[in-house]
Amino acid sequence: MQKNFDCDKCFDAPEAIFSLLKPEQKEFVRERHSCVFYKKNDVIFKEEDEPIGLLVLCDGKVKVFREGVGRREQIVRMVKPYGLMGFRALFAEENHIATAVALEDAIVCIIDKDDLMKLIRENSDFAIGLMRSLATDLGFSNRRTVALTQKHIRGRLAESILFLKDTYGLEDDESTIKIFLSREDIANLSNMTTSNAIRTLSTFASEGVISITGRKIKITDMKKLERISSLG
Amino acid sequence: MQKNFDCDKCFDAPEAIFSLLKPEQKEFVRERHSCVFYKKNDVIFKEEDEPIGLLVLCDGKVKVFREGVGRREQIVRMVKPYGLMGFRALFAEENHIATAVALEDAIVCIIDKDDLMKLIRENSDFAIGLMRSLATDLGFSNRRTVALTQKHIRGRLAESILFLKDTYGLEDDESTIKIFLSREDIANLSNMTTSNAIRTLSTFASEGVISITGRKIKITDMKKLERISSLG
DNA sequence: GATATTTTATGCTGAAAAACATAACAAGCC
DNA sequence: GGCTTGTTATGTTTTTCAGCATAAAATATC
Repeated sequence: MQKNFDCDKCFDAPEAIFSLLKPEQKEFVRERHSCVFYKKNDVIFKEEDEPIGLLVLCDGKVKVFREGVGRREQIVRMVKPYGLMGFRALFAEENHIATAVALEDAIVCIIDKDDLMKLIRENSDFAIGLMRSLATDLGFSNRRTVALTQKHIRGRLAESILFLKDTYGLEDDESTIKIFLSREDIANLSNMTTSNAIRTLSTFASEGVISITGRKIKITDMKKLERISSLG
Repeated sequence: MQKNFDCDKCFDAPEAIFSLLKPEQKEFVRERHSCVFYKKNDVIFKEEDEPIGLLVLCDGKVKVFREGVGRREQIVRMVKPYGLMGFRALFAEENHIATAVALEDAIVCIIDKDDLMKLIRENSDFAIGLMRSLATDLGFSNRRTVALTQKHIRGRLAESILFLKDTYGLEDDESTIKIFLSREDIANLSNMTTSNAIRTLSTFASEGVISITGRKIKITDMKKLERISSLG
């Protein structure tokens, strides 16, 4: 865990939450923030930890999961660059209820709790931006609850593949998903056992819906994949 | 749907969100709000509706559910007096993704979208209060996702019973849950079929964990119920 | 580059829960 | 009261999926 990496992108990118800050607030954040580098597989925060502030993912990919029955993990969120982490617990005034792990090397920009509250109090647009983020996540979580409980294995897996595509996008070939997950992570995202993730992925491949090369997933029949997902 | 009922409680109760408003803001809300009465089984808002503002439940009980595969409904939230509804979609800038139905006669206090935004911009404590509500709901939803997907039927039903107890409380006898749901609603809350809800409830009764009289559920062995819930 | 470890692949078995069927019972309505 | 409609109850069948076992392949470690 090294300090003071470059996270200029987080201040400049229009999708980033800091774009809502006033110039003098940006300066304040530049001075006060810290920037932390995490290696692949590093834990960023874990269940029961006390929230320290707002974390902005500058670079990399992160999974956020919760451990359930028999320590089995269920991924509740996937974070992409400029995504926010760790502040839900802060506002709910409780400790973290999930664990965040870097899926590849990541740079995270951290704003301390008190500084964050100061920014919110000074700038209602910034506050509304954070509310928007919470509201979007809540919508996602509610949709997910229903999909994971009601859809059958094939539907759940198809939905997860589409979700990964929507979140991380596609390579230049316009079909390869820009994230490489282990079969176990795919299973933990889709609420199934690893065996079933492997089995169902190869069924999809044999049906010509996707093609697999190692951890690389290529969507070869989007229409069919969407049909499988929506039919459940 | 009649207008102008009494919803003074929403302004006076310390648990209500309006307690965070400044005196002149309270006056503003008193003037501008509308108060609507819903009969049992009335739809308050439904999936795909455009959000109109912030809804505060002054009196009654409400279920919020989402329709999934084959129109099967999954209850994502239960609202009790002073609970908030309908503003998640507003902040996420999308239409409602769930339907709210009154489980018994209800009084709802409505603040228009623009008025709400004005209050938020003027008062950061109020904004933070709303953030807290979103953050708490998101935590609940994430916990729920994992519980509903990983626990077995008995665990899910036990958890739902405990959840209903925590949300609506107990009668004076300190064991009867203060809400009466149909078996179908209990099933939709616990992610199971109505048959299984009925079957498992009577198993619990025969095991002495609960006792049932019609729709009235009495918890007779709290420890055991908690054990069933946590073991999954 | 040889060995250990993890990940992926696939078959088989049994448990869990959904689906279906039927009936008793209660409630609202003419 | 008698009728319809909705809810609750319980038994039977079928489907889905988890659990387990084993092996091959890929990756990491020394």
